[in-house]
Amino acid sequence: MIMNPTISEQEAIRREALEQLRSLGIDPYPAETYEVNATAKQILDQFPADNSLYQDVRIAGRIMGRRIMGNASFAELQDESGRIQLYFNRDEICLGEDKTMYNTVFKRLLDIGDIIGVRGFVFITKMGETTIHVKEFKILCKSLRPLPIVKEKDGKVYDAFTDPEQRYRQRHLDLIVNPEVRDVFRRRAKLIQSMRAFLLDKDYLEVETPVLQPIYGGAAAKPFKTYHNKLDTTLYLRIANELYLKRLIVGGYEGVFEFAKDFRNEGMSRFHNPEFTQLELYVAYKDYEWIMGLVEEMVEKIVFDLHGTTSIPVDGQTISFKRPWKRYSMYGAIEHFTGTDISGMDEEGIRNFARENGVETDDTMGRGKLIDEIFGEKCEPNLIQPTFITDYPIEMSPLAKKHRSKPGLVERFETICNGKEICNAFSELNDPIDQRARFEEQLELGRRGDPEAMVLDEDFLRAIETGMPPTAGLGVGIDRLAMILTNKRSIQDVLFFPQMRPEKTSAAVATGNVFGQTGIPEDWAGLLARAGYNDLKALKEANPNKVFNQLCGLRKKLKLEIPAPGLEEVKGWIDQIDIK
RNA sequence: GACUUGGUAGCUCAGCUGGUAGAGCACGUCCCUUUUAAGGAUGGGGUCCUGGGUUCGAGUCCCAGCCAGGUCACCA
Repeated sequence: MIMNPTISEQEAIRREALEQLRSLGIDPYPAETYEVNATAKQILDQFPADNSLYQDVRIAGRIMGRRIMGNASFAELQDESGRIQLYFNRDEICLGEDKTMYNTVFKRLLDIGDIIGVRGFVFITKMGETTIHVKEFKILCKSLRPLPIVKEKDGKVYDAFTDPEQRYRQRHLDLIVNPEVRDVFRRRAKLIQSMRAFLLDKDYLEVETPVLQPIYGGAAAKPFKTYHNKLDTTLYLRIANELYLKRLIVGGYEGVFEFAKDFRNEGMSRFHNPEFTQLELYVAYKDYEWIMGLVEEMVEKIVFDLHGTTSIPVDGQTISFKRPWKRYSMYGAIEHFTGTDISGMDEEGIRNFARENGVETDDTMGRGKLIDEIFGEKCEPNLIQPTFITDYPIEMSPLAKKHRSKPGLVERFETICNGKEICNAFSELNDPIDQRARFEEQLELGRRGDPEAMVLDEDFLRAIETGMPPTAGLGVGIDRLAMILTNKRSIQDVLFFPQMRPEKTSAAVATGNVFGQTGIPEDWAGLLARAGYNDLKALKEANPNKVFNQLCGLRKKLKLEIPAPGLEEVKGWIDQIDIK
């Protein structure tokens, strides 16, 4: 019998079990601490070597599988460290005549997905598997929803839970049944820890700066817009934190960094999530040459910390992070991959070159943007091994210092790896007059229609006018780096909760009581929700003939005993609905 | 945004030229004291993504939409 039309039979059975547990005096959600003295992994690692260990072990976790055979049973318990087998014997779980704890509680009221604590001793079965012989168990949490069942034998996985939509929307399930996913995020965490340790070791200060910014800046991107009621002003979610960190350098700190969530209101793809994490680092009295050395050293160390080697497999290729990395100037890279030196061409010349090479252009693009398009199209995808691209055109780098010797260029580099940008750095522009002029050029680009041109930040200029020491700045795309270091092809696989379109709200939100005051019989009120009418308004606007047909259809489908309503009766219900 | 593939039971998936919705696992019941992706027997479980259309009849064909994946575009 279906008690509630919106839950499945299996869920109904679990709710029934919940009530039965309570009626046996067992709290399915106990409050007190459950003391544990081992993990699955510790036992599996140490027990065969030393049989005296773990003779009074307490462990807790989720039941992932059960094999019940009469008076003896096996179950699989999963804790954070892994899985271990449990052995239950009826007469040891239940010492006296009352066999309820085994026959009823364990065999009938427990399910895959429930969380229990067990106490017992470790032994090895005839089949040779290290197992906990359970003397007592305690229910710590009853699970009301069935879990995807994934089975595995000799490395072969059966019924794998692989649908990306379900994995991302219900990440908890993904983490429970796909242990390698838990490892990916451990490695991501280790990457950040390793990077932080490296930077702290150099005595740089880890700081926090505003996410809500009155003027967005520090990058070329479209922002998310929000609104502060009390201030009656528009605020933007940051697209970068660069301009704030530089103010801290002005203030006298000589090395500051932040692991920053940034937000960009742009398209989504396997390389782009609307919110993403960047490390930004600023060090006074240094230049971009120096930062290149730091990036090589830092990334090489991180890769080694995670993998114990500097060469790792990525997308079917091997990438080596061993220093030194290859370096090209931007013009050099374009010449290398297209055979043409475009460094001397003017805007029109470059535009023509781009067209001839099949690179899309439009009239809002200035010289710098054109060069960047050519690079992105012709060079970037070919750069698999970590490579520094240096000396960018001035037009596309309004926050970078003019090159010390090459006119028209700035002291900037990006690190490209596996065909994607992972770092961006420059000798920071600290000439306030030049900085103001660059912002004004950006305003001009904006007037030409570039939606990503930067806006002029008067507060930032005021700080720079106070005087910022020569400074090197660096941004590292943490998600992109995590993809490479975990060998994942999409950013969604290195973010716990990637952005998804909202799921359509289902009829599940409605229950019979929505229609409780309307005189509609309770039996039918529940079915109205199932027919897709979630509120009185929806029902009021519906065609009574259609509602009538739907109810009769459901009655037949669900084999309900109640008599079918008449058409006039259904019309009556709808007529008397009064929407205020 | 364009193209393309998909959406069927809790999960993984079949379902032919349109004709009573299927399998394995999971779940229920019964039997079974050491099993290991799978013990035996048996039973229940469906808004075939949504809404229209064609048809005597639509999971299947047509149209529109929603959600997801892939490729491309966008993303300095």
